[in-house]
Amino acid sequence: MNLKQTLEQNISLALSDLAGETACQALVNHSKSSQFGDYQANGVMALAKRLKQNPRELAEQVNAKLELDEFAERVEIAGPGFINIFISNEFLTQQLNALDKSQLVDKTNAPQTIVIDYSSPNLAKEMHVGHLRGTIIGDAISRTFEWMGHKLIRQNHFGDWGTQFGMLITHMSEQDGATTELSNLEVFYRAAKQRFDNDTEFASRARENVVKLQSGDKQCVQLWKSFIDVSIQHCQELYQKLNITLTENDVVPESFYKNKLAGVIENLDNQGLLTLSDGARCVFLDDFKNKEGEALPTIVQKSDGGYLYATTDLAGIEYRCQDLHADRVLYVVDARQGLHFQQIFAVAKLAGLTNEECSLEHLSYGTMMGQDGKPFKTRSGDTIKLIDLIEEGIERAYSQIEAKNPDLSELEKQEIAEVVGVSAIKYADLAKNRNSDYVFDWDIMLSFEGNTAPYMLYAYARISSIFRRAELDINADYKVIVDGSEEKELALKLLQFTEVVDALLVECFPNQLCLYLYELAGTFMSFYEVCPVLKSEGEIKQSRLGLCQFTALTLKQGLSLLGINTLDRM
RNA sequence: GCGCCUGUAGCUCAGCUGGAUAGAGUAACUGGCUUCGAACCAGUUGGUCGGGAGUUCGAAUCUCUCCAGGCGCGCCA
Repeated sequence: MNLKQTLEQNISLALSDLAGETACQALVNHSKSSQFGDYQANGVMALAKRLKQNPRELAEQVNAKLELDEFAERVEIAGPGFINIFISNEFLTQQLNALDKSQLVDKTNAPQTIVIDYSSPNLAKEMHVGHLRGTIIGDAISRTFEWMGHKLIRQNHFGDWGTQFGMLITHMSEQDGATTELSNLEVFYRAAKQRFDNDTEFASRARENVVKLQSGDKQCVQLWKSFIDVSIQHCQELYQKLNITLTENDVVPESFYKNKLAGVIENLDNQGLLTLSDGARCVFLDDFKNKEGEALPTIVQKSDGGYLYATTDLAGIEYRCQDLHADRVLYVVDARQGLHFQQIFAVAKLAGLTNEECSLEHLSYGTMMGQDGKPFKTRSGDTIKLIDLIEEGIERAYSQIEAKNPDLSELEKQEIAEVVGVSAIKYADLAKNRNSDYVFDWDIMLSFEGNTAPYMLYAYARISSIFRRAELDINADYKVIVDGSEEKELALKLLQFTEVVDALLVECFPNQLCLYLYELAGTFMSFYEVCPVLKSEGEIKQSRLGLCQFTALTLKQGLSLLGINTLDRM
């Protein structure tokens, strides 16, 4: 249990005691200003109102009951009835010295099985900036669950099964030496699409090939597989460049569910949930309305007998809940698919495809906009390739390093540029609340000033430099003695890491972790200005080294949860 | 038409279940490197939180309404 939760529990108990009620909430939070302490409890005012008591007096009574000596230097009642808690240096000292340097947080003692669906690129299409957000947000969330001790199952829902693949197979089989063209997937896809749109005979051959593919025709399947291999390889190269944890083993494509789809329909049919509407088989739910205000169907089988996205997703829910025994299934998908997920979650629950405890969650993220504030149009050829973005980031980082630190070797400069460039791109995205739409802007995404990953990498490099210069081991034990305002602030911040990580697993907003790390780095920078480390002596020096060490470890671990590597020098 | 999201400093964004004088970065200005890395630190300037009404001891946060923008709404994924 983290400090905030401990205080919440303690004060809530005291409130309940006084009120004779069971569920009183202390509402403990970080204080906005240091004059109001480190934590404040806001729950007294609401309780006083219910009990029709003077809030100030009630707060005094609560305070008299509280036993916070272990944590607090003092507790003050302020304003209409705030309880302000000033954490003691002794407590911070004791906690930091007791902290396990390899863990830094309290891991879960109730591990859950979490299935997370993210990235989801498409077969035979090059990844573009539109894929960036889901991929890096999903990856940060995955790393965090995993590190906290949950059983995390990544599923990359590769789009590999649909009518467009008939067109690709046909185009490929009719081209001499077409395999070489696979190296440029985008060109190949567009060429096939053009023929499909303009050549009716080609289009009908393509449709025939879809049927052949889906019925397992050997030649078609073989051609299709070659697409998959090339596409996956392309994605893996990008994942590696972006430091994304997804591997080929995490690919669970749409085609994985192809033999389960008929069973899903049969199941729904047996339960009497299907209605035939204009030849299509649908589930009608009263909660959803269409343009005319009538019930909106979730179409699960087309009038020609074909299956849809919704069908695959229903099969996916059943598989993840029943076979993988997920406690939570997280879908990191664009916000525009919100209604789709509401529908299939509702159908899945109605049809009993999910077990009672399984929570289905759409972790949506905002749409990417153009510079003009309007949606970034995906007209053919108009999207920015992910690989181009990454390379531009690395180039910009390189010229920064060249300017700031020209003495480094060429190899070092290149390695540093890759970390700085990639981390700047990832951080720019992760640091925003994922719900908001965001404007695609080279300068913002590749900025190295202020609230950016390089700022934190710089803080880390400075600390490394201290230990390197003094020839001290950054992993040794240094006894911390918290004393003085800068040191206290840093110590408290360090202990709050676990609070932030705990919160991240509830609602899955990585920007909360970004904000914390940014504040930690900032707090360290202030400490660094006023508290010389190597020039101090004795136990003060040991203590400051300890604070530096914990800051470095926390930054490294926190950034690693975001999928960002640290550098010893930059 | 219905539903979802967004509107906070010139710009880019935080602001957690309602809490104390609304916070950062950036830009502008000022000061700080013979002193552990200046990709830094300290400070100044900058906001009727889209408008209005309501609930409340207390509202950027909750409710209603209006305005502006974005997205979604039957056989694509």
